[in-house]
Amino acid sequence: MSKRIIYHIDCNSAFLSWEAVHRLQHGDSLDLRTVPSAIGGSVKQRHGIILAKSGPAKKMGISTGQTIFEALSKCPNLLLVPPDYALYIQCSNALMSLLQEYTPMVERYSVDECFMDVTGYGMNREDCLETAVVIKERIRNELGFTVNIGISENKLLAKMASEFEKPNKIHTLFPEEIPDKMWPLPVCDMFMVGIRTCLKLYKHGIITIGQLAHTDKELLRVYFKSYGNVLGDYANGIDYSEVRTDRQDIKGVGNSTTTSFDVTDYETAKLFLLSLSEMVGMRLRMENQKARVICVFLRNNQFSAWSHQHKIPAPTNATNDIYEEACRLFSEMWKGQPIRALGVRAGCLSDGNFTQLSIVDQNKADKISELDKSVDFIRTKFGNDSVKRGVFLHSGVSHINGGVSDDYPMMSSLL
DNA sequence: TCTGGGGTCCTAGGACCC
DNA sequence: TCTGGGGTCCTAGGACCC
Repeated sequence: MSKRIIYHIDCNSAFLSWEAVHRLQHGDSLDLRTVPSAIGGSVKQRHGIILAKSGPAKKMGISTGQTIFEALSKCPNLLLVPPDYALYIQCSNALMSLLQEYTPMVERYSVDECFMDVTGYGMNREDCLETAVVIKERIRNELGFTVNIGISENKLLAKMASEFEKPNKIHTLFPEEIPDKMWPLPVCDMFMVGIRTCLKLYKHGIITIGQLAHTDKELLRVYFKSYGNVLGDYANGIDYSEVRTDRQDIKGVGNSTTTSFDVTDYETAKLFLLSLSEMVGMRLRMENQKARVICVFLRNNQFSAWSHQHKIPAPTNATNDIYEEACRLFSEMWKGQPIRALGVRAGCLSDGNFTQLSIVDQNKADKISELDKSVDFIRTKFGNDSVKRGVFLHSGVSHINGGVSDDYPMMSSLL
């Protein structure tokens, strides 16, 4: 196989940069990137974590995922801005369009990351560096934000390269550069090594990526089962995954929410389950998918989490079916603890046109399906709030819970 | 004191079937 | 009176990504 050339484009502090650009474009004189600022959810709604931070905020010890409480204790004058996901999708789309001018081989890996395969454009290594500079500068000039670009022969190395010094930098990590540039790094810097794996590796005396790369494969399999193969390969820069341009079939659709107050009664919990089922059902129908597995997730006020799932006899995308199964699963697992978060998820998806019911059930299912479709149509046309179930009136619970518009990009945990 | 929400994949144990 | 073993499905939970 001839050598490939892969770029990984990573937006620097995406949410914050995009918010900053948006504000400047709308006449704001302050550039959020120049002051200690962050994108964060509402503490009152119990969504209080940092989603993105500015450079000056980072210098003051603010990190992504931190609680807002902790962030404010480190930086009391931190300027906090709520997230605007619709804006982020627009920015992500604009980036996508710009990159697609260079090659159709662009994969949106997440809302703020893309891979590009520029193999076959007759570029040598100097050329691909020059092209990356052009792309980076165009993004800065035309879209107003900075990116890091990593360049290598596969996706893994390109992604690792883009993680090097930030922001607004281009790095290469070709295979021959691995010993110098990647092996000295701590093993937790490697893609797919999270906190659990990191601690486990430390326990076995593996501290750097280089040490991991030189650890006996058999031993890694003993420690980590099949995951050991992945770790060994990645540490040695081995990755054969393709840049995917077609959207992969979705495996499941789920929505969850942290409730703004501890839920302690069944009736309120059911309202949340219904509002989540509404969103899951709408999304399934939008994708023309039906699900055979329904899963309910709950987190109590001690932050412990559980889930129960059930395979139902016939695939469905009807809000009511999802809701009823969700309620059944919920009552099966809820022991009365105060609830902090609830989720509903639909899995084991199949084509939405498929049904397998008796004639009598079919007629009933058709009617429910027509009703769901009508509601979807009205909501698409006039907004989600145009049709509400009566049970939500004066309930204090939003009648639809959970987000994600139809084209919100999602990444997989594997390349 | 506080800790989001959207995903994917893997593993282990028990049930069940032949 | 004693009763195997392999394959697959189902479920719960945990790990990882951004």
